Amino acid sequence: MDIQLKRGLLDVCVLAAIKDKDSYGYQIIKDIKPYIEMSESTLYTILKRLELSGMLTVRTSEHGGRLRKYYHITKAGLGRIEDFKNEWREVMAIYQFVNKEDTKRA
Amino acid sequence: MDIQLKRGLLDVCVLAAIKDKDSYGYQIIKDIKPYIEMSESTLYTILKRLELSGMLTVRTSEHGGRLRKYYHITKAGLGRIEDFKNEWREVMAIYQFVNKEDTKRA
DNA sequence: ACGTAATACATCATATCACGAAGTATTTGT
DNA sequence: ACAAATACTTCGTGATATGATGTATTACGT
Repeated sequence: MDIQLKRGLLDVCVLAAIKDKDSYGYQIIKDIKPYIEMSESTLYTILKRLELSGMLTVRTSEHGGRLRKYYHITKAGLGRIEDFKNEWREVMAIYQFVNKEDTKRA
Repeated sequence: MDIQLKRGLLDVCVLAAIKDKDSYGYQIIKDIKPYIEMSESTLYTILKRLELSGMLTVRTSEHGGRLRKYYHITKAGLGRIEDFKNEWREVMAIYQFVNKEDTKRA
């Protein structure tokens, strides 16, 4: 997928991935993979950013000798998802504009 | 609208604005305005980029003593719009993923 | 026993890009 | 005469996705 198009979807995708259940980096990538491909460096950058902006909180926990950081969505994070949904109306209007049939040219 | 979300739409919006009829900067901004707000510096940057990547061609013409640069879409530019339409299926899948109902949390 | 893949997270440098600010110049409206 | 609209240009800045690289441990096949 076009990288510019991804930009507006990545943050909200990550939030959606932890919306119903706390999750951790590696799992998030796997859950999102069917919809959008994301490298590890991208995800951890995004998670850091979302933490700094208060969209989620982090809790470290050990699992089979390995460190895991579980991410939990906040009210602000849920709000961010709602904002996204509300903006979708505008996005669809733009899509209609781009998608409208040619009248003068082939 | 969220700036990141705009990123994937701006280029293709500009191409759509000149798809049926050659147009020029100031006019493009006005035509797109109902759908997406764009500053002049943004538009002219985009037009330059689209020209360099062969999505459109430029023709300078005088109009009432003022210089005008008319932009004409190329086959590659039309192809870019088609690519965008084809990617929309993936975008909608992502939207569904984000939009799915909560099961466990309020 | 050994090597490879998978799990798990982190950091850095780079390239792309939207945008505000500021500038140049003409025409139109009041 | 002055402001607003028309029309295009350049520059600096901040945001951000990503590949490359690194560190460690566990799981699995042979």
